[in-house]
Amino acid sequence: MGDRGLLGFFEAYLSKDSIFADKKVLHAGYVPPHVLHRDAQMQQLAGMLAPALKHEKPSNIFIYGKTGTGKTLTTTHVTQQMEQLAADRGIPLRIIHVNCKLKRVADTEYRLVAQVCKLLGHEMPATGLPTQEIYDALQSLLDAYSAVNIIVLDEVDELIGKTGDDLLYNLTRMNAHLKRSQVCLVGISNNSLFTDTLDPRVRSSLSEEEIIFPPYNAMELQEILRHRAQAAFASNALSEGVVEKCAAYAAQDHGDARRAIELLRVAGELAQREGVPAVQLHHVDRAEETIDADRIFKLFSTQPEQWHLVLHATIVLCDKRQGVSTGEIYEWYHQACKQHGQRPLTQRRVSDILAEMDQLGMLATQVISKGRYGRTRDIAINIPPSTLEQIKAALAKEFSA
DNA sequence: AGGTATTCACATGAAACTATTCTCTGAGTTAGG
DNA sequence: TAACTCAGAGAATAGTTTCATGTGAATACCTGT
Repeated sequence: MGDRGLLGFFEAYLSKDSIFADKKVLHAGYVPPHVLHRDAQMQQLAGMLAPALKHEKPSNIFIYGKTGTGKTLTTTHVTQQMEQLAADRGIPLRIIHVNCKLKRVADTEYRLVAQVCKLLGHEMPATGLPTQEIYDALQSLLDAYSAVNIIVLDEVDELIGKTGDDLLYNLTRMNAHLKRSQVCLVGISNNSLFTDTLDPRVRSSLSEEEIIFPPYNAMELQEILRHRAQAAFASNALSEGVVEKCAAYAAQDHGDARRAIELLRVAGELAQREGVPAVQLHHVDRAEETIDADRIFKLFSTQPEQWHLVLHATIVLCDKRQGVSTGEIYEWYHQACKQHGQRPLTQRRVSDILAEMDQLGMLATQVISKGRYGRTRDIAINIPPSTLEQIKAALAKEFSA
């Protein structure tokens, strides 16, 4: 496309009516003015947190439910309302919401505490200080101001699984050292069994109160989607049955509303790119494929070279036959490393990489015992064909020579 | 034939190690008054 | 003498290695009939 053609393309693009009226409504993190089908949980949470408005420390709360069941949304909604009220009435209340999964922001004990300090208005160095020092800093920041502080730890299971429960132990004990202010913890987790892994002292103090978020059913999902769609799309931009189909896909996936909304957004983007005036049912099917393929390829492309080599070995061997073992893959990989002048990783590490790939859904593995012939993983590729071709091409380019 | 022990090929867990990135601190150096 | 520079110590972290232990069914071996 020459400059003239490009200009023409952009002009045509601008003159065309957009399918979307307000696309941000479909983005993760958007908080709608009304939260649907979570009245009971909202009431519960509001009731538990309300003492904070009277300068009393609420009980620590533990919230759990599967992904896309509205935990974060509901919590954000409730705490935003409280913040608003507190601001209007001059009540000293601070809400700190941290996502413990954010890479390089709050995914270790040190970083999380540093992030809380930052949200309280004091930037801490990313590394270089002893952990105790940032706890001290946090304590003085909290105590600088006589208030109730509600610290929401979103996806807390991710962090604790990685770094242990020292963080929760220290945070729950912090109140004993604070003179003027108080801290209330709200832990949010996808994993209901998470608290079982905690130290009993931490468990009893973190889950003084519990709220469970059940999955949405198909009808609830439909209503949620319809509300979002109404705000997000231009009128008549959705064909009959699109919302229902998105809801049905997500209902299969344990009632994940986030997924349903993403599906709707991607279907909309596909339709828009095609230049058709409305989203059709087949766009939803394609959106479903695109989301998976994009996710896998993005995962692949952010991994290091050694990881690629292991995947390369797995793909090559699985092409010959299904059900290869860790040992076979390691052997192939070892040879390939020699050929490319790389220092090979140990089998222990490669075994972990294969387990990782399994977790990410790229491989289907099963630990089997072959009796006298040992115990190993039975490994098969679990990548959709079109994505697999894409990955093969990328690998061929990377390791050609 | 039936029961028990052995064996294999890794899986899995924990601890230790290495390299990198960052802050803090104190000694040495420099420039201006 | 204050301001600046720089090296070294100490800390967090990611990625890995090393070492130790666990696993489970096919196979080998043993025992009694």
